[in-house]
Amino acid sequence: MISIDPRSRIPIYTQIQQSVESLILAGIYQVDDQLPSVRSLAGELAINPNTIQKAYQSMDNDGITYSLPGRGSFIAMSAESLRQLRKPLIYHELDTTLSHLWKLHIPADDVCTYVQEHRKKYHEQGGGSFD
Amino acid sequence: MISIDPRSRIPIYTQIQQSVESLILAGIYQVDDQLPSVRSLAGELAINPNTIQKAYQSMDNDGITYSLPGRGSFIAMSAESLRQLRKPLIYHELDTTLSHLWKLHIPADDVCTYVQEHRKKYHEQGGGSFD
Amino acid sequence: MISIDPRSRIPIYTQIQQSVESLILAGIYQVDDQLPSVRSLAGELAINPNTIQKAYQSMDNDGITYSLPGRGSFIAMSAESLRQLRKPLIYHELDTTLSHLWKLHIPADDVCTYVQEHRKKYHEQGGGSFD
Amino acid sequence: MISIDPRSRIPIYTQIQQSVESLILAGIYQVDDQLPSVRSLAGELAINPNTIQKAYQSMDNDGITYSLPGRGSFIAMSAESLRQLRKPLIYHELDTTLSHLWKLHIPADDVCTYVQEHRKKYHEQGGGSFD
DNA sequence: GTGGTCTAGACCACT
DNA sequence: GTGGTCTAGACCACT
Repeated sequence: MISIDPRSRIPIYTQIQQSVESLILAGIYQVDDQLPSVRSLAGELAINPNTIQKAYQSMDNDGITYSLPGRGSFIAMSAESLRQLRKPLIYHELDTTLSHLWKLHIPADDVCTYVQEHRKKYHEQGGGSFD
Repeated sequence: MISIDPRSRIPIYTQIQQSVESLILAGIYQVDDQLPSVRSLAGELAINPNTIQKAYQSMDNDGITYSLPGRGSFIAMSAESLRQLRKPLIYHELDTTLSHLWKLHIPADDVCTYVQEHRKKYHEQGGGSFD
Repeated sequence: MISIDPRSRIPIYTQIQQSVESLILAGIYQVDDQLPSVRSLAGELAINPNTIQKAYQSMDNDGITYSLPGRGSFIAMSAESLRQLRKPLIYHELDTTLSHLWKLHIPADDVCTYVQEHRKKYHEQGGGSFD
Repeated sequence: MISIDPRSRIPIYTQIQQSVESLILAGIYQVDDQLPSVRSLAGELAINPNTIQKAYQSMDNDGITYSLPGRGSFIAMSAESLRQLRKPLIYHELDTTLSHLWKLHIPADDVCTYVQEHRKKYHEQGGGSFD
């Protein structure tokens, strides 16, 4: 279920983390669920085990997963906890984006309309299927 | 007037470009205005002239500036043209940000409210002073 | 009575050894008392028999238990002997911890006060119930 | 000034982090001071650049350092901030150590005496020379 | 020159 | 089998 796009300029280990986070937010991964082993996922995605290792350790650091040597890697955080963890970061991202919009003199009302339409399309395209 | 933050993770040549674009959008730089010379700006910002050179070449490539060998670099684009050039990019950035928000189950109405308040604060804090 | 925490980063065989040692120090296990069989404990804790085997062998090596092939494993050491065996190790641990405290400029008097209060709480919470 | 002990069982990248933290706490490294480059330190300590990279990234993650690609790695945290960051961890370590001591029936007064003497020796041996 | 990513492959302790 | 550490070496963007 974890997938990557080898063409993307986003580092592979980051893509893996994003993929796992999405699966947690979607309710597919639950607390204490076991992740694929470093080696099996490396084989599946056809990338080097070190890259998987780096991704798993990054998530361990963020408290999203925990790894027990000799036993495996597991989900540590619920969807709700992950939401609370990521909220400040995404609002900071929104701040940056809005500043760029204001600089281009785009009216706040236009942005609001765009936001509402974007939400509709996202919902229709199944992005909201786990709501 | 061109300024950079040496601590930022954004490449310095990108910061220079962003700074020049801001000055155009703010109406401070106008078409055919001359930019500081590579050497003088390098001295002023205490960075390598090669970095300035790279920033100016990047803007030349984007059609934002033009350089006349032996004479200097000049603004090529009006604020309005620059706005039209940057609009698609900023909307793409907005798309990415909104997708992140929907993934965290943040309601579109909350986002709209946040957008309106952000716009108010930005206007009050002088961000809108060049409108 | 032997218990482990499957989420802990401490190796399971080490946890088993620590658990047995605690039971000896608490006076629950006495010299020549029989330990649960490898298979029964493996079943009880839902872990691999090899892990139990490794824990028992480690304790045999330390002289804490002895194993009679075909008959089982038994306690070899009294609480008092175990105390004497472990004292140098725990003082070495204390040395390490104190060095860390001094590096952070924490005053020795603060540490002493903390030690006395920790001892009180430990006693009240039943940690000292086997004294 | 950064040094490691290749014989220690502590991972090299952890030793590097501990070494840098010590230098900050000792007042030798100050905010915005530049660390040796990944390659130069790797050459100096005769270890692989990847190991240095891992150490620096770990410190970046903890907010102790910051790295600017193409420019270098720098100290991000003052001695005082680092002290506040590490205090909870060292007190947790102390809790564990004290629990071990109580289990061995070592009196709190003995521990206090030991603490005071340890502090004296540490001070005399120059560990406290930066106080 | 600088840090960042990735591959290939070895070896370790633990299960 | 599992994750964790480390080496050796390549290539990238940025300075």
